Amino acid sequence: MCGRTACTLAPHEVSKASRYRNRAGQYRRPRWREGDSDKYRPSYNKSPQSFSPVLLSLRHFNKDAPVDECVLATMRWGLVPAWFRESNPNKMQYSTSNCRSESLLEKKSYKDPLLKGQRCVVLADGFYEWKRSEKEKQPFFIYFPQSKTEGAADWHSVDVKSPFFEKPLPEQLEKDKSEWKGWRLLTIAGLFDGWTPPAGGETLYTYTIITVSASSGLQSIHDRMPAVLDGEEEVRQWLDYGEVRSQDALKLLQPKDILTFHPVSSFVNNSRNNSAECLQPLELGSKKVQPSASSKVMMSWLQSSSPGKEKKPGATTKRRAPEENEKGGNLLHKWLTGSCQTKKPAMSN
DNA sequence: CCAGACGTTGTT
DNA sequence: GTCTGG
DNA sequence: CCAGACGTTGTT
DNA sequence: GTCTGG
Repeated sequence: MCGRTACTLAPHEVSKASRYRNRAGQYRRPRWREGDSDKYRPSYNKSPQSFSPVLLSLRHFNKDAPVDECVLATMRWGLVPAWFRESNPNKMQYSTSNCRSESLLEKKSYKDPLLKGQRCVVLADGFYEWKRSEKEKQPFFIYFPQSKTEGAADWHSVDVKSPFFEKPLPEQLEKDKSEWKGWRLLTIAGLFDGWTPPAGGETLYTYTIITVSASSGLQSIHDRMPAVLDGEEEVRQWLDYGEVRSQDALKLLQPKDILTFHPVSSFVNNSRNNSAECLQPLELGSKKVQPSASSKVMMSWLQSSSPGKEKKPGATTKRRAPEENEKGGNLLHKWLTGSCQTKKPAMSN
């Protein structure tokens, strides 16, 4: 299953990390839907009902836009169907944070969004999964294997006229020409819907994460996993509802053995906890769990960058939860490069 | 026809 | 046990 | 997903 | 809104 994620990049970094290709194969950097970059708050611990970045066809918001151009929006986790009649969306009593790929067409809440092409890609650093045993629940952080080298980029910035989309700043345009060298975001297949309160008001956009059987590599942790889209072409096909019909899009939802993982502290269990400790590889000195290959890779990220001089501790001692503070800065990357404290500061005051 | 559901997981 | 909130 | 509540009255 | 069950 998939009931917790991490998404720590700043909004502008999410944009850079979400480069996609259109039908012609041109690289594009998606812009944020107006106002949405402020609704998203980076967090090491995102639970259902929180807001996360999703990529979707620009056409959903702009009828004049090409269907193969994309935009970033901030949506709430847990699909609220358009027909929901209560005045408060929180009264939705059904569990719609996940949606089984096998029964998608049989479910009233999901069939309509699917047939309307309301497919989106949920973005995250990775997700958490709890392995249950008789005595305990051991959480793991699961993500794309990370590499440091990529090919050169061929940039064409999106230029679709719409009141929804602001023009990028000149300095930003310049930066956008460089390729994203940071964390490779996990691309998860989702469906979304828009819900408007019966009394009227702003439309609330919500999404569900589609699940499939766990791949062989993840079976030891859990029997279900989110449907992961592997690479630009799969992302394009999932989002291009003009070219790829629902039936064909469903074929993309397969277990794929392409993820890596490591155990993390049960610190992540409480969704109020929000710091790098949530995804830090757990030190398991016991014979019980050996450091996995992926854990070692992450550790090597940690060590490959020299710790350098420590900043004055006093400057960061009262660091607040990332979700509440900075909008800028690649939090995950900062942690990986050691500019954040690897251990969470004492919770108390 | 109308009434009522509309969802997943894990556990037993 | 089950539901709500995070 | 997990954690934590699960309730009312009257009084300050 | 749409589908299922009665």
